[in-house]
Amino acid sequence: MSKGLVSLAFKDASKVSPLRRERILRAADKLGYKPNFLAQSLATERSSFIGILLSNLHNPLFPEIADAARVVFEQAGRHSLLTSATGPGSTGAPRVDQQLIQMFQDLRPSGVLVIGSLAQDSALPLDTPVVYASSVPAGQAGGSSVRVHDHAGISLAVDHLIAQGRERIAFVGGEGGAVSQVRAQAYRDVLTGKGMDARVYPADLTERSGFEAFSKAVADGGRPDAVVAVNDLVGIGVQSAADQIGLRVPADLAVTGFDNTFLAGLHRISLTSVDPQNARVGAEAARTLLATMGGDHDLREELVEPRLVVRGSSS
Amino acid sequence: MSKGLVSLAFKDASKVSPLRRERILRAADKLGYKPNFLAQSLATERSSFIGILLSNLHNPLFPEIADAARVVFEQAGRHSLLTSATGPGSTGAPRVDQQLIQMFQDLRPSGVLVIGSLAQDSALPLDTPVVYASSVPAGQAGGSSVRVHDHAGISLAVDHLIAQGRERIAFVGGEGGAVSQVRAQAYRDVLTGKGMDARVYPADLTERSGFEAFSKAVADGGRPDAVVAVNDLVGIGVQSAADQIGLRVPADLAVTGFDNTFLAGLHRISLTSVDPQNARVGAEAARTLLATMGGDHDLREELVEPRLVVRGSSS
DNA sequence: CTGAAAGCGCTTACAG
DNA sequence: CTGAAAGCGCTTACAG
Repeated sequence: MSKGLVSLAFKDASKVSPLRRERILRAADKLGYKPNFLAQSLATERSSFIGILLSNLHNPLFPEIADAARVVFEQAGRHSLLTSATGPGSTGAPRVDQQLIQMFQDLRPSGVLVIGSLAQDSALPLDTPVVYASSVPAGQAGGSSVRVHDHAGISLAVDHLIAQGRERIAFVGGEGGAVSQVRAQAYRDVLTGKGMDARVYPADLTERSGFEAFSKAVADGGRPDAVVAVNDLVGIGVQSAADQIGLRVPADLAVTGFDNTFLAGLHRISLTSVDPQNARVGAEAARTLLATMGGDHDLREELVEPRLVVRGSSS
Repeated sequence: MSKGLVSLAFKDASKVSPLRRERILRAADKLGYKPNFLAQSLATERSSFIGILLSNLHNPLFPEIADAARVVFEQAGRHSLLTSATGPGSTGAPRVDQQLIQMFQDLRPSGVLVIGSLAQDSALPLDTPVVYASSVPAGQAGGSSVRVHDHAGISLAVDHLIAQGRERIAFVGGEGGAVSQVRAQAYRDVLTGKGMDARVYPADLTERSGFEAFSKAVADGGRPDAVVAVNDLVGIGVQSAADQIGLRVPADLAVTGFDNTFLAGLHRISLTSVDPQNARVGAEAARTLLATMGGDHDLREELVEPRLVVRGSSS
């Protein structure tokens, strides 16, 4: 049979008689033939897979989102290739591996889902549909985004702490990426709106940073009775620092995290956390990307309503 | 300038005069030209990057190994592309996404580093050098492996527990992969060797499984005074179950984990853990892969000596 | 050094 | 349906 026919049998069933198609596929199976992905991409200018770019591998939040997204892609009959955008040695604020991005681009995915904040300077392929999940798209980058409503999440945490009778509610975070900044600002807005004093102790998104920031805060005379942490890891760091200083959680200090990763649910940690509904963010981002790939070029910004999961660290 | 020359300028500096090479590279930079990765792979039958296949994204152990390996690759001037071998929906025992493996194969990496245990049935490219890190290579697969000396690690844990005066040392684990089985067997050998009773409570590699296995063990009348857990996640699950039952850790129950992930070091967790020296495993595996790619076809099995990191869960 | 040529493994018209 | 042809963006000899 002709080379062309075989190719058609694999791609476009409608152009090949069912009989032939059946025979071709069976023969291919027997011979172990599969169309070469590389050659296919090169010939079509655009390959059929969807690229998933994780901000980094060290935050348990991202795989949760990725898994939800991949399920949607799979249901739509799309394969996805996931990789981490950050190279080795980079902890904390993700530094993008440009070589890897280039390679990823050359693979010509039909769409790219970015999960988590990348560094500002990272050049993403402009000719490919991009959707940002759980991250704020950088200025020039034209892509829709799906993420939790950070302001609403911070509000939930603060309202909860106030309901618990807390009066000196500090924030730990603000560095290490756009999301961190947004949450710090939301905290300031919420507290100012209530006529309360806002107090931000700078930290990035790591446990260590949370530990150090809170230790230093107390050493410098800070006496918060509650901390809203920028994420779970930082919240855990704050908890640990409190333990070490001798502050009882939650009696002396209430702590809330953000992301509701599995860490927050560990019995020993039991960290109250804002649940960004990762599964929903991932699935919604995937659907948005599929729509964009389908020709819908409206730039959307979907903010998923968070929920608060109350645990032992705050009540 | 000729197409051929440009190609040479990028690949093989020695065949192009320094002057021309310099000019070509500068011009390429100005025009934003980069050799297309896809076309390059297709033309050379073998592309220059190294593939890294993570067993899954839900175990913090693997990124630690991967980071160490990537540093070595980078120092050797090799790019690496990392991805997860498991598709969505698969938790616990990893189920390999064969489509993805196929795609990965088509990319024709010059070598593949597998990190963590893949399911037995996963077909890896046989014509590519493969090294297994932190996993036991499947029967037919011809590849070197670098992993922790599990028997030595279990010994360290058991000896430590005995030194603490423990007498009824149980093991939680044994399911969910080859490594788990190996550790369970090592436990049996060590205890039998000392004339002690071995008692294995089956669990896979997740926290939930550890929690359930230990809860059930106690409900069924088990009264261990120490648990050697197959990994940190399971150890944390056992700790949580003990907390919930009302057993004090470490007074009533000592617990050890395995892998020494960052989880074990969290202040609130403080889990004694066998440190497999992930950075060393990753770096050594990377070096072994580079050697294999360089033509050294001896099948090696390197077992890295573990260390025990003692924390609050056992003393 | 140049220029033309063949090939990597496909896809995509196109004449028969 | 077949067969031949061109092209995707490179690499790799090879004659000049």
